[in-house]
Amino acid sequence: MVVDQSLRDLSDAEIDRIFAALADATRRDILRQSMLRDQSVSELARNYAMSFAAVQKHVAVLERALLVTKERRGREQIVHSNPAALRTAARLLDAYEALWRDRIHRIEAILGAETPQSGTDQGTQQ
Amino acid sequence: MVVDQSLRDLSDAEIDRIFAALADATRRDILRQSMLRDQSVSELARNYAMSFAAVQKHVAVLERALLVTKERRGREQIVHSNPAALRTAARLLDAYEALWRDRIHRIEAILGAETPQSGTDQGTQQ
DNA sequence: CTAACCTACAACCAAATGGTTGTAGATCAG
DNA sequence: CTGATCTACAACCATTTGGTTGTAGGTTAG
Repeated sequence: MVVDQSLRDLSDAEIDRIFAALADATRRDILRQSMLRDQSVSELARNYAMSFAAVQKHVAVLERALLVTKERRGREQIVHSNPAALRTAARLLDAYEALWRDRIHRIEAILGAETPQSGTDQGTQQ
Repeated sequence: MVVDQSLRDLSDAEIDRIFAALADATRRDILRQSMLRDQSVSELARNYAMSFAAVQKHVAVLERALLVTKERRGREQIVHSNPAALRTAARLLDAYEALWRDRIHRIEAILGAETPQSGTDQGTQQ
């Protein structure tokens, strides 16, 4: 399995940016909106009780995190979502979770090897 | 499928805390370390080129995000990872990604319905 | 052309973040 | 008991963040 292949080329700073971008409800909603349908920045901005400039900044944060891209169309800027980055983040979390599973399996393996039937194996771990 | 069942009880603020906690390389490493093996705070702190108090704060951030729990053992505080919270975050990202897939399918459905066999359907898409 | 619209960006501000040092309490070892 | 260790927490500081308003430039509509 090559699950972590796409993770290898992500620097710590890039991962920082992705999770930081996701750590805000407004930005998550903007991401959600742009997943459903490509929209201009001002179109997105109308959904929120804050200034256009504030939404513009949120989009910029998402853009630096590579979660969305912008494309000029006439006078407006269309926001496209980038599912690949999101998928990458999800896989990264899966990888962390896998560590836990490995640990459990490791412990089970030790217990299984040391005590095939009896239950006294003190002092053998670590 | 009840994939999002565990997501329903997560407030925006809680999700904020989870992603914010993950948006720091040191904290991700602490999480990783505690996934591999339960460790005391000072034991964890020895891995990083910063003060004990700084690491203590990072652990506190992870704790408020429910990504780890602490358990007193004598004079030390043992940090346990909480894979459930991590899994929840991963599923949340999957849910966002699913929006994208639904969108694609929706578009395909429209195109497919309008042109069952022929291939000339200009002007029908939004 | 003119007015309305969409965007970019700077300046500013309050609050949160990530680090430090210092102090103090609890627990363990000798 | 004494000293070393582990933790908690406060105070402080620099930087970042999330919001604002204001100004200006490019684009479309009438």
